[in-house]
Amino acid sequence: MPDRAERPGSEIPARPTMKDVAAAAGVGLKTVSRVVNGEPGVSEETADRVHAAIRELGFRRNDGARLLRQGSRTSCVGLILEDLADPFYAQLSRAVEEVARSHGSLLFTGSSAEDPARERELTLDFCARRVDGLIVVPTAADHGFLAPELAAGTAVVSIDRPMNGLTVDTVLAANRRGAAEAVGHLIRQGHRRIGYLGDDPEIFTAAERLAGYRQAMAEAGHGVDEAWLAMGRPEPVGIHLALDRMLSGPDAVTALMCGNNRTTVAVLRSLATCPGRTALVGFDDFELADMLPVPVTVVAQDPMLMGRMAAELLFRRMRGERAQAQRLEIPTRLVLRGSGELPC
Amino acid sequence: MPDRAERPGSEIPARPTMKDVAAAAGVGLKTVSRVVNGEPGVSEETADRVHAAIRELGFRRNDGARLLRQGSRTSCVGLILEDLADPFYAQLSRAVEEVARSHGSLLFTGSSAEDPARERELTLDFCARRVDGLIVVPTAADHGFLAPELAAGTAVVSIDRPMNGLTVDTVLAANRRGAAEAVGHLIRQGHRRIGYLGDDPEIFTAAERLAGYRQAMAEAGHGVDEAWLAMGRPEPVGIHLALDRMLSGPDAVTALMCGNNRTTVAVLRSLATCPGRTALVGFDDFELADMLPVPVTVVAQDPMLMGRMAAELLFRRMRGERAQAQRLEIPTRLVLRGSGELPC
DNA sequence: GACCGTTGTGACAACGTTGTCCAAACGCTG
DNA sequence: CAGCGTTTGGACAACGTTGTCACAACGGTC
Repeated sequence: MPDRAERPGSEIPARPTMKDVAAAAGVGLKTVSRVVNGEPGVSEETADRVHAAIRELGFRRNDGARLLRQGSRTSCVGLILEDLADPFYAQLSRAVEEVARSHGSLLFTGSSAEDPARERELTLDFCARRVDGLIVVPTAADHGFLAPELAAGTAVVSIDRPMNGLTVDTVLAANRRGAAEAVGHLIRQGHRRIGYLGDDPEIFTAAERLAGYRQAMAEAGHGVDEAWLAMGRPEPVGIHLALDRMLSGPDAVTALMCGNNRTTVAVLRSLATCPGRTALVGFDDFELADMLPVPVTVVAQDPMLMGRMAAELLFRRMRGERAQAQRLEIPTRLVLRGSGELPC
Repeated sequence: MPDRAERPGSEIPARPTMKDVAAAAGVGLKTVSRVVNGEPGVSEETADRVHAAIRELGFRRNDGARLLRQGSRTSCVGLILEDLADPFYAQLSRAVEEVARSHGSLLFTGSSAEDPARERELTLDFCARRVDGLIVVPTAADHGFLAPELAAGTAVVSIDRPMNGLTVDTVLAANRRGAAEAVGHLIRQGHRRIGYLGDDPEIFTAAERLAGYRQAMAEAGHGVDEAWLAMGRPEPVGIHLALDRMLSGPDAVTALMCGNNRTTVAVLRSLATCPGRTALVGFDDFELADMLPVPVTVVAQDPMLMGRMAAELLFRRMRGERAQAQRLEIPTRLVLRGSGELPC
C-alpha cells in the first residue's frame, strides 16, 4: 500500500474522515455521506463496501463539522446550577437530563458554586459551544449579558430563582407561601417565638422564604425579634452559635424554621448535642427525614417536577414557540412528621 | 444601509459571524479573528472599531468552527454514570466537574440507568461530539465498541467498576476488602448467621462485595445458608419480602450486611416496621446515617476522591501520557456508629 | 531615488461535513 | 439506434473559523 493517510510516527493518531473511508472503499466522498446518513441512491453492494471500510477504520462522523455545515441545532443543552452534589439539584438535574434525552439532546452540566463570575463564564462557554438552550439557576445579580444569546436564538429558562435583566420562562417553588404555611402551622401549635435560620438573603429563595415567615408572623399578630433571625451560608459553626443565642435566655425561641435542607441538617446536628426539644420545620425535604428520632416536618419541594417543567418549557421554546415568557410556581407540600408538632 | 445580512422576516435569527463583524467594522475578516484571539499586529484604533462592532452585533465566536479548523481538542469531557440523582454519583460528578473545570474543560453528563444500550448510545454520541475524554461507570458487558475511539485518541477511564474488553485506567473502591472487614466486624460481635442484601450480582460491585462477605464468613469457619442472601435491584417490596424470610424461623439471621446505600435505606425502612433490633452494616455512607435512632455503621467509600482520581488520570492521559493502564483501588473506611455493634 | 525592514491588513485555503448539481451508465420505448 | 428516464456516482461550494502568505504603506539608510 503506497499512500496511507496515517503517518507511523505521528503522536496524535488522526481520526479517519469520510475522505479516508471513501478512499478505502474506492468510492466518492458523497457516497460515503449518503451511506452514513442512510440516504437513498446507493446500491447495496457499494453500501456494503462503505460499511466495511467504516468498520475497518473505526470511522465515526464528526458531528461538529456536520452541525457547522447544516447550520442547524447542536442538540445540546446546558444546565447550570449551584452544586451538583446537593440532593435537590441532583434530582433536578436528573429530571432535566431525562427530558433532554427524550428530545434527543445531550446535556452539559456545570456548577456555579454560587459565584456569579463562574456562572457567567460557564454560561458563555456553553453559548460558544452553541448549545440550543440553557437552564440556569441564576446566581449573578444581572443577566443582561445573556441578551445577545437570547436574541441569537438560544432558548433560556430560569429555574429555582428568577433572572434579573432578562425576560425568560421561569420555574419557581412557592417559596413564600410554603414558608408561610409552615410558620402558620407552628403558630397554630401555640408557638409565638419562632426562630428563622436561612441562607444569605441575597439569594432569592432565601429572601422569599424569610418574607413568608414574616408574613405568617404578622398575620398572627406576633412581633418578630431580629435576634430570632440568622441568615447566612449553612456552615455548622455559624449555625451552632446562632442556635446558642436563640435558645438561651428567658425569651428563647420555642420553635425553629429552617430555610433549606442544608441548614435543616446542620441545625439537627447542632440540636442533637443540646438537651431539650425544640419544634422544627424545614424547607425542602431530605432523605430519611421521616426516620430520625423525631421525624422532621418539612415543606417539601418537587425538584423532579421543577426540572421536568423547566426542560419542557425550554424545548417548547426551542421548537420555536413565541409565547410570552411564563412564570410557573410549583406548589410545595407541608409534610407533617412530628418535629413541627412539638409543644412549646 | 443597502445590504444587511439579516432578513427581517426570517424566523430563525441568524447569529452574527466574523464576516458580519468585519463588514460592520469596515475591516477584513482576518483582522476580526486577530482581535478576537488577542493576536498582535492590530492597531489600537482598528481594534476599537472591531470591539464596538462585536458588542453591537452581540457576536460570539463559534467554537465548533474554531475546533474544526484547528483540528485540536474540544475541551469537553463526558461522564456517564448510572444515576445522577444517587448521592454517591452526585458527589462523584461534582468532583469530576471540579477537576474538568480546573483543566479548562466542559462536562457532558449522562445517566445510563443501568441500561447497556443506553450507555452505548450515550458514549458514542459523546464521541461523535469529539469529547477529549470519557469517564464511564460501565454497565455494558463488553466495551469493545469503544476500541476505535480509544485508538483515535479519546482518553477513557473506568470508574466504580472495571471495563471488559478494553484496557483502560480504572478507579475502584476496595469492595471486597471493605465488605469482608464489615462482616468480620459483625462476626467479632458474636454473629454467626448474617444475612446479605445486595444488588444484582451482574453488577461488579455487588458481586465483589458479596465475595467479600463469603470470604469473611469462610475465614471465620461459618457456613453460609443461601437463604440468607437476597440479590437484586433495591426495590422496597422485594427487600421487605427478603427480610421477612431471613428474620423469621428458628434459624433467623441476627445481623445484616447491605450491599449499597439504596439497599441500606430500604432495609432500614423495612426494619422500622418490625419490632426487635437487628445488627446492620451498610456499604457506602449516606447523609444522616449518624443521626438515626440507632446510628448506622457503614463501610464508607470516598466518591469525591474516586471522582477526582479518575478525572486526574483522564487528564493525564489527555496530556499524552503513555504509561500502562492503572488500576487504582481506593480504600474504604469502616465507620462504627452502633448499628453493627448490637448483640445477637 | 533604490533598497531595506517593520507594521498593519486582507486574500485564500483548509478543517469535515452536507446540499446542489451534473454526468455516466443503464434499460426501456419508438 | 435515437431519445428518454432512472439509477448511481462524483465534483464543487459552503458552513465559520484560523494559519499562511503576500501586499501596501511607512520611515530610515545607502
